[in-house]
Amino acid sequence: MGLDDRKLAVLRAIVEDYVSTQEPVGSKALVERHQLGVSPATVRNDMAVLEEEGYIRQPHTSAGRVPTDRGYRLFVDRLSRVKPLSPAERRAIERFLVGAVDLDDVVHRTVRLLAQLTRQVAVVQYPSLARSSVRHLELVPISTTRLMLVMIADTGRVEQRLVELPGPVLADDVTDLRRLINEKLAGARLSETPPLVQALVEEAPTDLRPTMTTLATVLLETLVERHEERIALAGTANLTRGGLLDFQGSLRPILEALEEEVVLLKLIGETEPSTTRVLIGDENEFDNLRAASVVSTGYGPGATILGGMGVLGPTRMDYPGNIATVRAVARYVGELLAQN
Amino acid sequence: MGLDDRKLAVLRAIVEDYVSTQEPVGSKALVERHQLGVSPATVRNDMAVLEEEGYIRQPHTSAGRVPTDRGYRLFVDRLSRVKPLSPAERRAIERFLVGAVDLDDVVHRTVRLLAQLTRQVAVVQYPSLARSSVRHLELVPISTTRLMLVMIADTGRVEQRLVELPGPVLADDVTDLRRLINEKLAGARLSETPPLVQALVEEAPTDLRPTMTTLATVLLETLVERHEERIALAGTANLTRGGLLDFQGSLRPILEALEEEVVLLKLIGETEPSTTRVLIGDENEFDNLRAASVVSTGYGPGATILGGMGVLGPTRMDYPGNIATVRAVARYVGELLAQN
DNA sequence: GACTGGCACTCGTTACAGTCGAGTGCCAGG
DNA sequence: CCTGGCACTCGACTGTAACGAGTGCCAGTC
Repeated sequence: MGLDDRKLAVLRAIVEDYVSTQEPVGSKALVERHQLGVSPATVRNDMAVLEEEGYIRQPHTSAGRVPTDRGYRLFVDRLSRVKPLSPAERRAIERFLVGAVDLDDVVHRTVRLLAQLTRQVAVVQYPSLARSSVRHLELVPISTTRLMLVMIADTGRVEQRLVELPGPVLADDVTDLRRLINEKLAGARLSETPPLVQALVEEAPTDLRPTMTTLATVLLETLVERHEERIALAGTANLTRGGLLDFQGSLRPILEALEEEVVLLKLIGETEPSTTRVLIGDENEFDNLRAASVVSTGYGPGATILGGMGVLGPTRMDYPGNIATVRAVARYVGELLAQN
Repeated sequence: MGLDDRKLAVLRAIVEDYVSTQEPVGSKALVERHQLGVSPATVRNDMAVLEEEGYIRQPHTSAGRVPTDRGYRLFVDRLSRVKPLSPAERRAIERFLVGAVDLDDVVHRTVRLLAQLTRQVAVVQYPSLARSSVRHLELVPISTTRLMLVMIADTGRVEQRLVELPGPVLADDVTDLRRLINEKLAGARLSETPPLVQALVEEAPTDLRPTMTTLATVLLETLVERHEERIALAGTANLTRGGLLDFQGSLRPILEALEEEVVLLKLIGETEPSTTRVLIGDENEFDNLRAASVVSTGYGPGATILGGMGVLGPTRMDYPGNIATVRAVARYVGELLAQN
């Protein structure tokens, strides 16, 4: 396809103007605001080509041009220049995250920070259990036939679960069980626990066998099967910025999608290490989000990825800015986690 | 004020019709749909009085009448008949809540259930720590100078916190600390802990004194001061039902309010035992929510109130239905908690 | 060959006038 | 006290016209 440098410059100018003004941009306004060095007529010819190639389109015959999803894609891939964060923003990130007292706190602060900086909806996944290790498993007697099982992961995440035992157990038994379980599981990656749990049951002393079997079931459920992912969300009010123009007038599908953990996880949770993923409009697999874009990345200490985070907004968003912000926040949170 | 029975019946009819049709209701339509036994002209006279008293108003001169906040208030206080839940709804409640495995699960299921049944935004407060007792405090060594403090409340709520110690401690010391702390605090109501924590420090053996002091600080922070309340939210997509007519076209203020935990707590957290509170429009203390109504109630095992739950929607909502649903769900959750 | 100025054309937006009808307030009579 | 009748109000809708931003195309220029 014959897209010379000037045509690309025109596309870039259109995207930038449209993102900031939210109005279809015409040839005249374009040459006035950017130093393209050519006349409106020439720009019009370029626009005709860009439209033919599917990068921009006209909402109405007598209106200016608007980028298509494909246009944004080209812009993101080849035209946008990295936008370094302002010192003020860097300071905001530090100030906001310093002083977090536990993992919950870190995640909540992060998601609010992202929402505030990007003025979009922010999503942060808790460190995935699948990629964590067991630091400690605690058994707390609640009654003679009930235990509270508390699992502490190396990421600081804590999961708990009430266990109904088949019969009463003594305090000493609980101590034994606790020791056996920790000897076997402490330090193991969660994804590797199933065979270990199996071994626990087999190696348990006969009198503890039934109790251990019950515990094993719950352990497997808690560690592997059940709701292993958690998510924090913030900034939904930002969806209403830009009036009703974005999202073609209805927030409904977006809000519905945001209530589905599964959807959010797919959006931000499957990022490869150290890359930033951008999903634009209908590149998204969910129909509800065909009018939205997502910028996401993974985070974690060093090169390990423990979870994802990102922002969601209208396709008409400031991609370079949001990409830079998401990256910076993710890196900072990674460093923070590495300290623990 | 001279509101005879018929005028009240007219008001009730107006509220019911407006809630279901979402359109201003006129005198003619009213007599057609309700057996009032009088002519439209008479109804018009009644309406004039109701308007004068501030219970209804006309959006435009040539339009029908719409209830005011004051009108809804009168309706809720004196005119609405209790709407018993349908068997289907009762079954839905049971089916939805049965099988919850821990507190998190109960709360999440509850909030989703409420949102689904009322088709409004649902809010559920986690059992308040202030009103809970300590069941057990666990200390888990992370490194020689770091402990994870885990607090398990009798409601099943679990809070954790990382503690940096002033110096290294031995495993035996940790055992001692754990025993001392639990001897003193287990079973105590959280609101009564501060003096007990103080005593812990004073009575600690000299060699454990510095460590205990650090722990005490964190304990007080975790148990009493910090973020002691948690909240779950669901059904925000329901805000978009009824097009843009409710909330005068902008969801913004509502969404903003919903992001503030403090606001939500004020809305649903201050309910007196066993009553259902209804806040209508500007009765609400938050400007952002002057177009919304809230139906809330407390819940807990037996007569104790551990937290609040409720729904939020447009002032034009089905008050009797929502009140009945919120009550039923709260009662059911209370019973569920009593079993633990 | 690439760019430019000019021009006719399209079509959404806005303004204005006119009609329609739902709903009202008021009044005289039962 | 209720009712039927009637004049009135005013928002919603329709049709027409003027406007203007923006376009595509073409002939002319460098």
